[in-house]
Amino acid sequence: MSNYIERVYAVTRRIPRGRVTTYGAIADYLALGSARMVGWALNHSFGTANVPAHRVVNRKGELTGRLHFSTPTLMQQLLESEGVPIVDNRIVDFEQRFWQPTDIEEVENEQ
DNA sequence: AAGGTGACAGGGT
DNA sequence: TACCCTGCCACCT
Repeated sequence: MSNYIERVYAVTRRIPRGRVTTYGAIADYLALGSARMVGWALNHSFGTANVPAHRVVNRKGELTGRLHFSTPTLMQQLLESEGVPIVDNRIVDFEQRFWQPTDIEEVENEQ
């Protein structure tokens, strides 16, 4: 497994429950690759590691990765179970839910 | 080996 | 607001 993929996973695992970030924000934080590569890396996360990939959306707050989950609605269900409301595949109040990798949380969140 | 394909993003219209 | 175009870069034909 490439080091790049591991680093994407590491950042994704730090996203707190109930918060989300974007492909571009992760790419910027790592200062490596592009947003497309982050999506590519997360695509390989399925069944590979304990990565809350459902907390990563595109810059508009849309659940563009939903079709890569085991069911088309799983990504939305996981987010809603964390208290993140979604309408039309889009996160409500996305700006408020947005989390930047540079915002270091005191409490580490598993999964 | 060259071209197509993405879980994308930013700027222009 | 929403669509379109371009840059992006590793992988797969």
